[in-house]
Amino acid sequence: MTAPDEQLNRGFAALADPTRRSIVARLTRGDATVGELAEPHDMTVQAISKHVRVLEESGLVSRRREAQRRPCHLEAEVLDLMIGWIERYRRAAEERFRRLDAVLEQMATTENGVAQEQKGAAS
Amino acid sequence: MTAPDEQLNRGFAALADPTRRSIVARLTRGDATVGELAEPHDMTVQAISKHVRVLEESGLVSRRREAQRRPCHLEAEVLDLMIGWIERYRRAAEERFRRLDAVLEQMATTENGVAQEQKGAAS
DNA sequence: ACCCTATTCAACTAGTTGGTTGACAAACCG
DNA sequence: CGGTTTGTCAACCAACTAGTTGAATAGGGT
Repeated sequence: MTAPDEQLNRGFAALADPTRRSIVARLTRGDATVGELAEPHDMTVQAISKHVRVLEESGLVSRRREAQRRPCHLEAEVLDLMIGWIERYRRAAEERFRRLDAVLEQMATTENGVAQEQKGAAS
Repeated sequence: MTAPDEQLNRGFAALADPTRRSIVARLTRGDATVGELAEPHDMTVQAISKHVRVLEESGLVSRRREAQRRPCHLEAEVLDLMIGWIERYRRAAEERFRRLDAVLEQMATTENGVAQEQKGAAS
């Protein structure tokens, strides 16, 4: 079991490449072999094989054996982890704005506002 | 205005680095200068300045001038774009499973199932 | 004017990435 | 057995990354 921080490193890095994003998109329509994944990409099969490996190491795809084929399957788990991370901080930012708006509004009505920052920690 | 595909490239690449994720996390607690962002990281200010630049070029943070300081501000927009992308395909995968489950169930009850794949395109 | 603080620029380094070509391995098909 | 399909391994290359040190710029305080 890889540490979640490392999973985020690999997951985000994996999706930073448009070829790999397109592979993920393709896999939502069903499992596929390396050859099938390579077809629409003007690129050697070896290059696609490497991309698939990156996706596999990130946990975004898994593979089974099937004769000489090795079909790829999309795993939702790491996607969920990534959504979780982003949403946590996006939401926190929105929440902060909500509070800030409230403060500003109060300042406007009371005419003596001094805003303060709070301290904390997060990974 | 950068193309959304390029924004995804930069956005995901930006969040693939744990230092930058921690900077984003810090910024949800309020705007901060490069110096403030550098404090908790055992790393030179110059290195943090570079990370901030990457975040800025991805659109994840914006900056204003304030005397000789250049405070960083977290922007939610690209985060929303990234969530949108991930969720689209994660959801598609789940949907596919739901359909597959239905097919398998029908196969189990009718004892003569032959599953078929559908074709389509996505970026 | 002078210094201090905050930030960036420039040059360098070690390691990683994304692609190539060519050779190899594994499993099926006759 | 020999050939074909499917995929990987190895070596190489150009470009990029994440960090360093050292020098330069920009704005404010006194």
